[in-house]
Amino acid sequence: MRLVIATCSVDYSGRLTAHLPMAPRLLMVKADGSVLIHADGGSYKPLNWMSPPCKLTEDVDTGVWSVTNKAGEELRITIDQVHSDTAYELGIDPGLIKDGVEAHLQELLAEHVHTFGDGWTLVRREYPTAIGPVDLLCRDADGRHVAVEIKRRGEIDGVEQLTRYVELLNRDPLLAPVRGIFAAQLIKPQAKVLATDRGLECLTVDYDALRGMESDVLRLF
Amino acid sequence: MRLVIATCSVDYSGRLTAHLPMAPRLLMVKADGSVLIHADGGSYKPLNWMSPPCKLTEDVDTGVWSVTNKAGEELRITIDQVHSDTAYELGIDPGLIKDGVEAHLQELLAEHVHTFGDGWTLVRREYPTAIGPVDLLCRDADGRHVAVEIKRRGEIDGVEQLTRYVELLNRDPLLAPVRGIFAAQLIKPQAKVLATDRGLECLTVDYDALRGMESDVLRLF
DNA sequence: GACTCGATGTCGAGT
DNA sequence: ACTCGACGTCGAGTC
Repeated sequence: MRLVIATCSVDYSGRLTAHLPMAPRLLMVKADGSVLIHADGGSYKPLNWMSPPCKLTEDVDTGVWSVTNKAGEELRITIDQVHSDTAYELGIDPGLIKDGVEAHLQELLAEHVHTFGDGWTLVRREYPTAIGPVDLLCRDADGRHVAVEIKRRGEIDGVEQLTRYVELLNRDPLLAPVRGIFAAQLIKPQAKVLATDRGLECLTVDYDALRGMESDVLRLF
Repeated sequence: MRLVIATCSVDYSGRLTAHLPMAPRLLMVKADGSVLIHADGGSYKPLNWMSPPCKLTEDVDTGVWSVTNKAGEELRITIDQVHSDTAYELGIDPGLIKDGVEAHLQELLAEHVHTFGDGWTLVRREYPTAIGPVDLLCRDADGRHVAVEIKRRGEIDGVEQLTRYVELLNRDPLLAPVRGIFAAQLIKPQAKVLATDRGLECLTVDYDALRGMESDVLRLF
């Protein structure tokens, strides 16, 4: 990884046209050839960049860097002054290990389906339908089928999704009548209103408690 | 901006839980307090990060950095070895100037609506409907209303959107019958097929030429 | 402040 | 290679 602190201006032409006026910035050149231009603020997103695979050519005389890719996009960096130019060998990163995502929530709820209520059983995870798989298909104590849609954060689009599933499943005489449960770590007020309006039930899931396999992890609204 | 090359491991807990094993990486601390952890590859997105506003506290004895924000999220960086630690004053960046985005396309087409055809007039930009604003509402030479949906890149979801608008507008006896035009710099084949199937027209817009105010900027399919 | 929508989105999985 | 969907989406504009 090469780190250059330089006063530069930048022009990007590709999917759009963009320009950065002359100012001091950090230029990061990664081992895969990608280039990132960062300012001292903003967010994790660079001011501008070129994603790999791409090629950097440097004109030492004019101080112009040209980064191009196969699609014909170009990032042109005009350097007025170099304040620092260093390079480091970092090696390949072992990579990020994620946890607490929707898949894990689904796994936990599938394992502890009885926590939805006494006498509940799991029919199957990822129950297939014509418009996509339902996260969980269960049966309640009365033997009624229940479609469960699981999200980390419950928003309107998730309710729409569940609505479509329940509607579809209810057309199947072997399944109907089908209840719908919208389960999420956090359910936004709007989503809750819409779900209730659609005759669906909402469930707030306590992820940490569920991991601890407590029986009172779920609060039904 | 402070740049630290260090062998470190990272733990994030917040909206999800994530872990990075011990490895050499770049730690970028920006003036607004945000912290980015970059590897020597991947993309412009850091391996992990904390967005501003946040606070960095550094325990010199244990070599542990803790970055926290108001929402209770924490980024914990355990440093095994520091290879380099430098800081630079970059100042506030003048910021990116974008061009060629959808808003600009809409502006240009609204200005040069006569280029759709002789005798065309603009009713209004962002014509409001119950399901959202139509980009342009025009009238053709025959006085028929035309709904125009503008995208940089024309894909299927844009066609769906236009379909809904045209359907809705056609319910209004004061407007019906309404034509629909799908205008984009690049229209994907699938989108073109779907649009044609729906009775909509497709239009490829030459952005550079339109900026040059040529009269033959549009090619109607 | 909350909500909506676009993005050079990015990223990953499936086909 | 392409499509589809989720994202710690981010960020800008609006209400």
